[in-house]
Amino acid sequence: MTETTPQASDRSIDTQASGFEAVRQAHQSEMVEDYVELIAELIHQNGAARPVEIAERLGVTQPTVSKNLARLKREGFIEQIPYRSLQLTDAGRQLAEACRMRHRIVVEFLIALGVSPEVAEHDAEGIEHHVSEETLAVFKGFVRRTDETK
Amino acid sequence: MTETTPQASDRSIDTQASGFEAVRQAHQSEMVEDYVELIAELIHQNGAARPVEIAERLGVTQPTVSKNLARLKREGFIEQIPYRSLQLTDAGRQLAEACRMRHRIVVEFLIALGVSPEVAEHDAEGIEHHVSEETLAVFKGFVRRTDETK
DNA sequence: TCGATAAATTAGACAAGGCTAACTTTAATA
DNA sequence: TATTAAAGTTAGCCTTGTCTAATTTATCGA
Ligand SMILES: [Mn+2]
Ligand SMILES: [Mn+2]
Ligand SMILES: [Mn+2]
Ligand SMILES: [Mn+2]
Repeated sequence: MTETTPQASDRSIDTQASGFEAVRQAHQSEMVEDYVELIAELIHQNGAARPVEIAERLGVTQPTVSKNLARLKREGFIEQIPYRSLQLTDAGRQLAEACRMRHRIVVEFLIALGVSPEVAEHDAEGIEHHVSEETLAVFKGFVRRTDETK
Repeated sequence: MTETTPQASDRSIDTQASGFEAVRQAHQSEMVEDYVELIAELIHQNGAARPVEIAERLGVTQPTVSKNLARLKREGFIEQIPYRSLQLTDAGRQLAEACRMRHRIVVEFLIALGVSPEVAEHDAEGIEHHVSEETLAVFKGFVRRTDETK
């Protein structure tokens, strides 16, 4: 009779823990996601993505970008020839596209909801990494419905 | 004429950087916020908040909690007498209450929107830290309107 | 009241993502 | 084409949050 009494709240402890676990997971992919998304954006806007510009857009220093790009390279998302534009691999392009869509949906959702465009863009940068497939689908539906009604 | 040509996108570079900056900021307060919120919840539910239970709820080890509690103590959010329940200071209680409210609003908002309760709780754990005052107000308004219509 | 058990802490390692300072390399231009 | 400015890298430091292993300490039930 020394066992911990399993009660109604037993399951919810694991559920709660898994929520926190998911947040930690999300934070581990966040840097990679933001970088590939930004690289794709720069290539689209400028025809080239250079580390110095990534640093500027993110508000970090060049060495930070240098170090982080090493991870992207190591994980197979980019190819880099020094002093040439960064290139996304197929995997990189694929991830970037998924991130771009998710980002766009979150921003459009917030705007449809009534948040100002600047703040929507601001908040989306963090929120996007914590939105499950289910929630994203709900966001998407809301945007679609709002667009129709308009 | 060596100056960088200031164009329309000049402002938006800073804006974009400030978004990423805000995300980094949010992540710096996140641990403290989750801990005080959880401590308040445990005190409310159990009458006591013990480190071992915090570890369980967060899905981390006891030494991790021990180390993080040192920060909460250092920053004046808790008082701790070993082997007694953790106590929140006034500042701690205040922060915990703000976090609890924000958390509740985010969860209720997602549910009102059509997300399942489990997923709403899951996603809220990360989203809550990236919601500005403006967005939170919009969420709150949406929940209120939904409740009325019901 | 004492001794077993659970709780908590300490020590030490590691990975990630920031930074500054110093150096190398490329590219633009005079 | 030779200089120089800009871009990029390297080295090394810091902080945060995680872990394991080992140790200390308090509590509680026999
Ligand atoms: Mn982001
Ligand atoms: Mn993004
Ligand atoms: Mn949280
Ligand atoms: Mn986050």
